[in-house]
Amino acid sequence: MYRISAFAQSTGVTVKALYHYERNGLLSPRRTAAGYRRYTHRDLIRVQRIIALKSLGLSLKQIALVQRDGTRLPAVLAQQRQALDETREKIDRAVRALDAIEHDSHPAAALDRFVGEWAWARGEAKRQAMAAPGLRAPDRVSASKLALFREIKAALDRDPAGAAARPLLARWDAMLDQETGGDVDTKTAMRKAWANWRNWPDGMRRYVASLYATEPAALERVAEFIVSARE
Amino acid sequence: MYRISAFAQSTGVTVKALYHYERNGLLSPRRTAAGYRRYTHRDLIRVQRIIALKSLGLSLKQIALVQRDGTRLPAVLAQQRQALDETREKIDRAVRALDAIEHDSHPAAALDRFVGEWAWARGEAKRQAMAAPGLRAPDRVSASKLALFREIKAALDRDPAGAAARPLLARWDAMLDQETGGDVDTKTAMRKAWANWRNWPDGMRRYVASLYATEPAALERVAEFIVSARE
DNA sequence: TTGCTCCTCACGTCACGTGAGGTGGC
DNA sequence: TTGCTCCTCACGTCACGTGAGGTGGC
Repeated sequence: MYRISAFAQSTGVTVKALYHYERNGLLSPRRTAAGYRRYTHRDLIRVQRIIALKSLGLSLKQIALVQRDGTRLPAVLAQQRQALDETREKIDRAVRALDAIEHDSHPAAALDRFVGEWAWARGEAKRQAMAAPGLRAPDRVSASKLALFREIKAALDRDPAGAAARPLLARWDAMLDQETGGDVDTKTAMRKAWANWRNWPDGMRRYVASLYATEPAALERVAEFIVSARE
Repeated sequence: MYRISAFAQSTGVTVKALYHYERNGLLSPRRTAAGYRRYTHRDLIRVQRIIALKSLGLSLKQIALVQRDGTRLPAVLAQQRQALDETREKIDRAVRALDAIEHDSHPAAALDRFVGEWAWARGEAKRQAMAAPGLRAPDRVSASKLALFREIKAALDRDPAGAAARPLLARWDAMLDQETGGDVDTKTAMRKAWANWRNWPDGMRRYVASLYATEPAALERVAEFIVSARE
């Protein structure tokens, strides 16, 4: 039984953070008759988990979710894995740009060039996005989805039985979730489309394969794995 | 001369963001007699700079600073470069941890190990930070506990099956009782900690081994014996 | 004149930090 | 009894987003 200051000390978090976690339902220490908080060993375990999950970049809301329902953990972690990949890409781009500017003989001019390039790239992206009233299919899936596809493919190449690829399915599902913005109908439709891949016309197989920058045979192996894993 | 909606459209930022930049002194478009904003080409250049600098991770405050005083640019960029390096390290650590958890045959157990390692690492950092005035963890257990540990270890060396060491367990338990001053919660916690020794982070194994003036391998043999004898 | 655009508050988000003003515990 | 700890508001941070309620422009 710790009082709040001692507990804060031993966990290394601030008293204010403890109040905050409690407000958000992550902790519920006992109270003395006078309303003073008393923390136990169980609270300590909880706080250590909170801190560790925070270090992975989870929000308090996500932490509360997995605390209430442990089965959500894999999906949440898979989703976080993706988010981190995207953040890392952004940071890498920024670091490369900063290096280029810093090492240029005319940093100010280099920055101006970067500003111009960036504006151009944003404009291009916008144009692509609305090339033909929003209804055109993209030429390629998103970079993160492409990367995940390749991971699954590589895992299947190593281990055709699928054991190595199986852990990646959660990320695939999380990707679907994110892509559809949580819209259930859209998600169901996409799943059905994949489940039906064996009936796709050849032209569609080639097209979808091109979206994933691969050949139809590889696409089919991955599709077969994903679909049969769900059956 | 653009009005705000057209300007927002052509720069790709929202109207609300334009208001926000203005409140923070980053933009100051002209106004019509009725108070309507009118944006010029100079504003467009400014906004492109703002967006590009934001993509490097600068805050609006930093952007305002370099806008007012261009000589600050190199220092701000250098500082940002450092901040990004640190952020990237954190992300890399998180990604590695997530991968390890995901690819483990027991993800839940892997997460528990990570939580333990993280708590341990934080504790170590704290200890290092205040390595000074008497607050450090002890370097050695009490002489009587050390002696008992050696007795158990010697008995196990003679008879790895544990028959010779078994009678010493009662003394080990009595020692625990005495150490915790009879506090039940603390005793339970200590027992659990030992029961969980297989999940201890490497750093903790080395540390505890040093408390008993032995090497990790010997500590593990004794711990294994104590725990399995209770199961 | 009718919509539509634009205006300015004001409050919400996220994970806390920073006081303020008051009360219990040793 | 005196400090010290703890309590609960309430507001600030950051970069906007989301309305609300009102007015100008075409």
